[in-house]
Amino acid sequence: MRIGELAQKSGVSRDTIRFYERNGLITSTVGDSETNSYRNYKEDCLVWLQFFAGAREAGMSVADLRSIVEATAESCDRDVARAVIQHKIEELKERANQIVDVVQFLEKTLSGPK
Amino acid sequence: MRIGELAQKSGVSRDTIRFYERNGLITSTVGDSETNSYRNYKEDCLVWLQFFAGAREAGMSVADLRSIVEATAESCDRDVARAVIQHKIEELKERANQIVDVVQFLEKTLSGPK
DNA sequence: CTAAACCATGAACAATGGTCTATTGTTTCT
DNA sequence: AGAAACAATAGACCATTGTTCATGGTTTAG
Repeated sequence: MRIGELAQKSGVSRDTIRFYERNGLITSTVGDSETNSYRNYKEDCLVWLQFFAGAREAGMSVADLRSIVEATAESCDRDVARAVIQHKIEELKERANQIVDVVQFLEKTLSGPK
Repeated sequence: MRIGELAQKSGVSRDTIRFYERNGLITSTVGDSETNSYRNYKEDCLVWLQFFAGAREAGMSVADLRSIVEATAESCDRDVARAVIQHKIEELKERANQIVDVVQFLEKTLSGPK
């Protein structure tokens, strides 16, 4: 599929998709047309992009995402991938705890000072 | 207390403290010394800074923090403050859910593709 | 056919959140 | 007294995460 369709389906803008691609989060191939150089995106780009959107909101950096993408690449050692992802999961869980703390502080602030 | 002590106690660097101050997250007064213009920070700056550190990690922006600080200011309407903070709490909880989703995706990735 | 919509590429621009440097003055330790 | 540590201020600098722009070509709908 082409970038426009991908953008529309994923809810990620063309520009951001290109940005992600420049940063190695997704890849595309140049189509086989003789007349244009439009790029072609596979289905799994869509899956990734949807994941990226949530992951960015959850606070993961582009670099984090790249490391996950790279880890899950075909070429990569399954155990390495497992370790990388497990590590990210731990980080995220810690972040979730952090949020709980912050919420508690805020709720205390609400009820606290008079 | 002076900025160095505050930095050391809060774990937030001097530069960052000054940055936060420039951005209205904390305030200080110029001490009453005749010879210097060292700034003076009160105890509650320390409390705030500790909160800021956690809140930033949890994904709140400096602007978010400022709105909370402003809302809790003496001058401010209690109900407005309540609303602002309640709103931030909702946002944080949603972020926490987002994290859960991302973790699920990652765990699925771990067990999923062989 | 032709205007509107789409695409590629590269570079510039922007906001956020700091961090570092330069300069100058103050305090404190020995 | 003199060195080391601390402080204030202003401005430069940096990475991250996009967005916008300029340019030029392609496709598609009417």
